[in-house]
Amino acid sequence: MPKRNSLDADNRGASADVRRLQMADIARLANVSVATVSRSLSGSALVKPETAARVQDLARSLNYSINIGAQNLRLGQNRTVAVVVPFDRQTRQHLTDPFFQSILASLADALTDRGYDMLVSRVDAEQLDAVSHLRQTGRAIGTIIIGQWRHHDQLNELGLNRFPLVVWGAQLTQQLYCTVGGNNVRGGTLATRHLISQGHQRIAFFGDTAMPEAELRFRGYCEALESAGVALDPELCIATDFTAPSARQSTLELCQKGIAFDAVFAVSDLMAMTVINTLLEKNIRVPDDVSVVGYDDIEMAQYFQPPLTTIRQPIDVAGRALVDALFTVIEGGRPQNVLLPTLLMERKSSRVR
Amino acid sequence: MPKRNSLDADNRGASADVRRLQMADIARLANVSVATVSRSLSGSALVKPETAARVQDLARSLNYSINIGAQNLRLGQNRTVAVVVPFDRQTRQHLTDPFFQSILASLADALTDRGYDMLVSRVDAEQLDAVSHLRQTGRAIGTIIIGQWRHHDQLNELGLNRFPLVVWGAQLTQQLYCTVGGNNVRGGTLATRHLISQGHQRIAFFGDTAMPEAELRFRGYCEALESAGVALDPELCIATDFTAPSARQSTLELCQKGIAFDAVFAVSDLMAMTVINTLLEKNIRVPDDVSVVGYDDIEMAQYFQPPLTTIRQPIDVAGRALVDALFTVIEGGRPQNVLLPTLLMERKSSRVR
DNA sequence: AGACAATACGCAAACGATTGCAATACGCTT
DNA sequence: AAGCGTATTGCAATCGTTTGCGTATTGTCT
Repeated sequence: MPKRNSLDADNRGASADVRRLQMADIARLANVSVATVSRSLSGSALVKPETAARVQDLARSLNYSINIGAQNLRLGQNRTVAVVVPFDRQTRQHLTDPFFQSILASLADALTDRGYDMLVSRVDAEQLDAVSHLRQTGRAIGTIIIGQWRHHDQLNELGLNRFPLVVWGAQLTQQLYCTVGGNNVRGGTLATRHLISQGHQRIAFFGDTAMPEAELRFRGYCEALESAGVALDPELCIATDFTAPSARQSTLELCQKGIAFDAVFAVSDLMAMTVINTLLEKNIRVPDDVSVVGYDDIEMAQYFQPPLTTIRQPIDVAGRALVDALFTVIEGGRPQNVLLPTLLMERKSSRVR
Repeated sequence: MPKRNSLDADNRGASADVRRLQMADIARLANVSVATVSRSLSGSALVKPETAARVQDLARSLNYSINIGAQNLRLGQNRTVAVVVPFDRQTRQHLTDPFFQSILASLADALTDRGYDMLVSRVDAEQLDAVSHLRQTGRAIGTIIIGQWRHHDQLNELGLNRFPLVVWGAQLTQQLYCTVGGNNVRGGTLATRHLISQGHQRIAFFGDTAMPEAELRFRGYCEALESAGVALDPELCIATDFTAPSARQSTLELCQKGIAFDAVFAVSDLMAMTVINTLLEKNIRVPDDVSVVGYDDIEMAQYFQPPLTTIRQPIDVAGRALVDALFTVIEGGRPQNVLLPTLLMERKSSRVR
């Protein structure tokens, strides 16, 4: 038996940091048992009010707080939620997109309000199933993943194993996990229809359709074109990942090839802004020469020059919705997907042709 | 004695989620004791290699992972670091500033690399000392706070109590805690000197000097003015908090009062961008009519129109530096403040008068 | 073959809390 | 004063690990 108790107290007393208080200390000082301390602090009716008050005062004055780890172990509970922002090794996109960063902030607020802690974890986007570790080790009670990336399949597998999980992303068919997200098809339609209504005919689409969200937005784009009787030109559909350098590169290529276009619909605001700036380098002005519509409505969008016409995803609501959904799942409820309102913010980066 | 063991196993087996595996299960299946399982999994030399291999295989095939909480309790260890982003009730600035968000991302990377978890916590900026809870409850081994806000005093008190803490912020005198940050005085000087060298004489300063970092930048601003023999005009020193609406408001007021100015130095990029856009509303163009210099060099700065001249704080390095410093403190080392390189990024929002 | 060292393994006590049940103290009735 | 019910309190088991020490088991040497 490791006889550390007294020894260690002395050792640590001599060393730098003070030994942390525990219930036994409070109990000794208050002349009661540990059980009574525990009950007093948890407000049990089993302990005489005066005793409880005495213990509480003592604990407060000694600045004591219970050891969450021990409490969790005993109670088998856990008030931590893991939030995973996958990072893409290929594009090296980690937390760089402002939209992700904002969602993170929104989640922090929502979880704090519920009295839960938020554990932020980085996971390789190619191995999303690695998140199961977070719960298996008892670190978190559930997980929120930002984005589906290329691995709908892995997520489905997690869902199949009743792993408590909610994903920010697109609503797909054959989906065994719960998603919260905007209506991406509708977003794509809104953006495209808006551009068409302004008289644009050659609308370029910028986005990586390997990502579910971008793909649905693309579908909305196609539908809008079709219902307006505008032909879909594959040359105007540019595969570009979510990073700024990539958007810049694609814009330059588009210009270079001499393909005519009078508008751009980009699947993120970061991309849209980059497109606008890159066009400007080529002396193509927005919205005078080309209209541009973005996606997300990040905070910067309204401050950008020109203020960005974009599809708004309600970030502030998103955090709360994700958290609500997660707790429903945890409590054994059926994963009910959430589609957040998606609407067009008409600003200055698009105008009538 | 609560006789839960067998009962619970049955109950949970019947209910939705599967009972989590634990060492006892592995032990039973491998026909060894729990002790041997523990030793096998931790790679102890005390167990026969073949036995260890058998246990490891079994654990792997059953997808078992140890319960971190229990392990931490027994070992008295902890691999979680708390990161606190204070929110200001007055200005409602929470995670809204892109700079903070980026630092968070940088920290996530640095901590992940070290094999530590990151717990993100919101704390009222008026009660920074509330962070002591995070360690007292054993939730985290140490804390990183983003920004000093108005409470140098509270932080000092924490430092005094040897609370493991590192703060992103300004280096102050009489400081009992460790800070990592840019050289704010130098940053202020660089920005101002740059503007002066371009022939500007009436340089407005935008920032809330109640915040230590902004105050030091202001000091740099004053020094630069003085050494260039330019008079300091109090009317050009605008007290503005870090939010965009506030910057906008201040800009409008400045214009309205009819105070002449030919340049602006704002203590954050978000503010600088807002100033630029607000000026544009008033038909004042940047850099043609007024030059503007920001601070931080957030990612967006280079994509902004015009690309922002700003003082760069190396965010990517910041995370690593903060984490390194924290571990030094935790290991009992002396808090050694870190001053990160601070340099001028000359872009297009400023030009020769 | 017996003595002894080295090698594997298991027992049981921690880590710091919670809680069912037993034990004690107290107040009341008869 | 004895008996009984109720309000407080304490004992000890428990959550899932780790680990000091005791105990087989095996191998080596004389």
